[in-house]
Amino acid sequence: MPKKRGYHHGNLRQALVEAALTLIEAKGPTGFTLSEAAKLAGVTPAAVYRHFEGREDLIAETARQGFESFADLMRYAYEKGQPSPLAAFEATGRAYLAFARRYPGHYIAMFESGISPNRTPELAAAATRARSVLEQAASELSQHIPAHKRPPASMFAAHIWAMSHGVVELFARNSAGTQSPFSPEDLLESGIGVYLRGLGLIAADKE
Amino acid sequence: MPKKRGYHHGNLRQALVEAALTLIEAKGPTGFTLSEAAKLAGVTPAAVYRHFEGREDLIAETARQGFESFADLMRYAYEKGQPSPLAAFEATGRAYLAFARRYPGHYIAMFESGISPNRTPELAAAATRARSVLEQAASELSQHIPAHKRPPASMFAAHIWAMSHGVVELFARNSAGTQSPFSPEDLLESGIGVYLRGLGLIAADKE
DNA sequence: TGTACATCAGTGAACGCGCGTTCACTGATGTAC
DNA sequence: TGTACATCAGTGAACGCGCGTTCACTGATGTAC
Repeated sequence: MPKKRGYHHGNLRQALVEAALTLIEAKGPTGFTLSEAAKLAGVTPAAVYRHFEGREDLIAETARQGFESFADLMRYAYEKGQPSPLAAFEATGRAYLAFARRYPGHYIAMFESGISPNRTPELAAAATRARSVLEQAASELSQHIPAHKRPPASMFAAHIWAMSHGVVELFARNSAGTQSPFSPEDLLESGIGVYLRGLGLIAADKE
Repeated sequence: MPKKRGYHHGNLRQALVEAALTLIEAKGPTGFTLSEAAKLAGVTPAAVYRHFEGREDLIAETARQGFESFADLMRYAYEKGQPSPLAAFEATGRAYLAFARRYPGHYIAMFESGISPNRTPELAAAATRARSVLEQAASELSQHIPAHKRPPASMFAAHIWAMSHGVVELFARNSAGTQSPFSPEDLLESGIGVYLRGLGLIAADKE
């Protein structure tokens, strides 16, 4: 049941976040303006200041919510892949790309809007939580690597994060113009596959 | 010997590109304005229109020059690594990161400014040339992979490009706030190492 | 149930600003004779 | 070498615009009595 809409909006704060997402998706982080977000939410620009300190603060909140969903999604995938550390890890990687695809506005706010994850404690905490899911998955999986050739789990996680992010930025945005004969999903899946083989976590003669 | 500076600038076109680079490095792609670039070059904003169609066109030219240097640098590294395909490939990967580090303004204009590589034919050609260096290095190296487990060279190149780009974006910009105990160079070098091992191009029991 | 009142989420007008872009112009440069 | 002239890279004033932000205000909501 929708809130009554009159002089008072009802849930303007969240409506502004959603307007921001719509605009960021449509026009990129540069194209987003506070005034336009207010208009899209059916409200005067000045009303925004009842809920946010300003433009940057609104973007930061959008990014924060993004990191929360991101962490949730990856954790869910991770748990679904249990008890196999390998399956859990691979599911987490796929969740990365799935998130970027399904919530492009959030992804842009998080990684391309230019706001630092350290801008507010809440934002930093959400970002850390998301990263820790991937690191945990990497850490558990790395227990299966012979100790003498095992890289630090955080390095392992950083490699996967980097490849995932690179695939998203270069191949999952048609705007980038960098098209490829392969889908981002295939690229990431195969890239991670080769990488895990390099760590001895998948049999080299598989297939 | 410097050109005389008077009513006529001498080489305003290039001076504007360099001003753009300075501003982009300092303030990000968003912070760049045509007016400020003109001021930095010691000229009225209107003068810019003698050399460029407008703001976007100036950024596009900056990106184009970036792709040219990028291609040159990677090709030089590639040739220096010859005749070993492995050495050539690894040198090319290192050149990627070296470029991003040494020419951050160019890198940002190329990948983060939001202008499409297909904006002008010249820009597209420069971008393609840069990519083809990496693809050539990947292609030659992939000849050494047993045919039945050899991925397409362009996929191989895409993986490396993605990881390199991801490392740059996530770990080589202190602004991103995503710090890591490892240097970007170490991250990329080790990540590519694991990946090549996964392809059977480096002995698995090395070290 | 009805009234008085505090709260506070919204309005709407105004601001100063810097932006990208245009235009008629001016003055330096280079060339023809 | 000197003069007339075409070229064209710059000026500087002006424009309309939308931005983020501020402020005193207003009117809807919820609570106390």
